[in-house]
Amino acid sequence: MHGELMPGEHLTLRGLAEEYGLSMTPVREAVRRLSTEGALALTATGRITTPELDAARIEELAVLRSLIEPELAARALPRAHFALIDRMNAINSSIAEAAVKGDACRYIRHNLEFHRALYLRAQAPAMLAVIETVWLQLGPTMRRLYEEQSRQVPPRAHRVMLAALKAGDEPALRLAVKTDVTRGLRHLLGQEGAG
Amino acid sequence: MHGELMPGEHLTLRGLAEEYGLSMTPVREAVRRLSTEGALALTATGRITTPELDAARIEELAVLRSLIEPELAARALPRAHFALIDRMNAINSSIAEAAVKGDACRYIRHNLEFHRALYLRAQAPAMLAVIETVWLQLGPTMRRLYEEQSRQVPPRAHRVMLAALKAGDEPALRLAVKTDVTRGLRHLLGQEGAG
DNA sequence: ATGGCGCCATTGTGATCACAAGTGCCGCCG
DNA sequence: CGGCGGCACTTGTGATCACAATGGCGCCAT
Repeated sequence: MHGELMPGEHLTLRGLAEEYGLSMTPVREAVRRLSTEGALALTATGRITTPELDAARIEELAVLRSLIEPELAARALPRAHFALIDRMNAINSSIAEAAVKGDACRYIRHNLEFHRALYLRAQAPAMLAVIETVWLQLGPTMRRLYEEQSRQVPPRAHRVMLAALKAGDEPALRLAVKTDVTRGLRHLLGQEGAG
Repeated sequence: MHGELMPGEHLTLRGLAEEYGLSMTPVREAVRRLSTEGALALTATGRITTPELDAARIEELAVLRSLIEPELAARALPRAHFALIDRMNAINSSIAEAAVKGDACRYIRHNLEFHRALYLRAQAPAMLAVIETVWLQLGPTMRRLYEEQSRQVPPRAHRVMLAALKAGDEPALRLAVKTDVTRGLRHLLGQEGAG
């Protein structure tokens, strides 16, 4: 899952097959699928590795998030009732828990769950599918981002998102989502000024 | 390729294997891959069909295009030199040719080639990959859209795009791309007012 | 000692096979 | 004559096998 593999590792079909107690065939299909989604990469010779993303690629993916996620949030807004906000609050607490424990994997997972909980309400499966593949590609990077920042609290943009949701304020929500999604990228991307 | 299959058709692994002179294994992988990209759909029991898109899904995909493609165009703009514009003009002629011949398949293909030629200049492979999967999913719909409109000329938005490119006018380019991408959707989506 | 060459193990690809689940059809019974 | 049950065929899944290419390792020559 998200954040469990470090970039640059290299895997083998037979190894994965044994690890999961399967034959090569299903493993191959899974690997090919993941590689089309960008979660894995196949070298020209067919070796399987976790892709090493360069800064340009990361910036692109972040821009994709900043383009699509505010739209998803805006579409979810009219359908967001109290139960959803409660649930997002709960997830936010889980994020805080993972943060103080320094559990990168859970932190990342809960973070995405926070966003997904909202976007599920958008009734936009195609957009959700696209953004999930973007998340998948960002997985290793998010882990590194987390480790370099070693946060102790949930992102403050999350609280802003929740406030905008309660207020039914679409522009504020769009902005908060975009802020959250872009958070930390200046740090990770260095000086190159990410669009 | 794009626009060759009508929605609702159903395919078999063995049929495709024979058709392409391959074994089932590579065909299976290709089908699985295409299904994760949304170009094909697997029923719960595993049957392979070309997905029947409802209006909501089409609207989502169109919005994805309208979010991402202007960004790609804007990124390509500073790098668009005369050779590119010439090439796009040539492709536009091919579109016109296919239009008068009523060749839906070539029309669609050249249309996408027109966009791709521009976006390739954006140096944004991740975004390009995402938009290509969106195109793939829209394939069958684009064909139906073409057949219902039976155009005789290339979209006028294409000319506006070329003009904006020559002028180096980013806002105009973004708008032209968005217009082109949204073209015809009101017609296809009926009265529901596509965002 | 080190760099280049060649061999061997590793690894992905494609093919074929056995199996299980599903579908559609045909016949039987009401 | 129509509805229902069972059977055969179709079809996807998973496993195993043969092969080709690649990468790594050791050996030899300089």
